[in-house]
Amino acid sequence: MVKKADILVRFGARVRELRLQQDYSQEAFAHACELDRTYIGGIERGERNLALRNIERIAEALGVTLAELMKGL
Amino acid sequence: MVKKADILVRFGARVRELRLQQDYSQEAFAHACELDRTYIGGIERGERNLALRNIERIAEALGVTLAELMKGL
DNA sequence: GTGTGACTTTTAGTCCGTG
DNA sequence: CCACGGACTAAAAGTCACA
Repeated sequence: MVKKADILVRFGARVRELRLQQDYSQEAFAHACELDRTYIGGIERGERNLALRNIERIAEALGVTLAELMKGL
Repeated sequence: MVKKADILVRFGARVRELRLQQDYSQEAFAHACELDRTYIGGIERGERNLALRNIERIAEALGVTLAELMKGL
C-alpha cells in the first residue's frame, strides 16, 4: 500500500488549508458555498469525488481561481 | 446579454483547445483517457458536469497539470 | 470523425442524526 | 466545531444507435 495521496485526498487537504487561512468553520464555509456541512467535511477528508460545478462554488467561496485552487495537485 | 459562458462550456472549450493542439481526434483522445468517445464529445460541448477523478484523467491524457488545465477558467 | 437523444447503473449530494 | 453514519433523491457515469 504505497500509493496513498490520491487526488481526492490532496484536493480535500487543499480546501482545508485555504478554508483555515480564512478562519472559516466548516459550517460557515458550507453556507458560503451553499453546500451541506457534512458534504464539506467529506470533501476535506478525501471521501468525495465532487463535480466541476461544486469545485467552482468552492473556489468562489474561497476567493480563488480554479487554477489557484488546483495549484500543486 | 452579458452573461459569461458557464463553467462547463468554458471547461469543454479548454479541453478541446488542448486536445487539438496535440492533434488528437476525440476518438483517440477518449481512448487515451479510457473514457467513451461520446462522453468526451459531451464534455467538450459543455453538457457534462464531470467530477474530479475524470477531470484528472483528462489532465493526465493531455499531459498537463490540473492547474494548467484550469488556467483561465 | 463528431453530434445527439435516450437510456441504465452508479455515485454525487442532502438531510436527519450521533459522540 | 468536527467526524462519521443511515437513508434518501438528484445527478453523473457510462453506453448505444443513428444522423
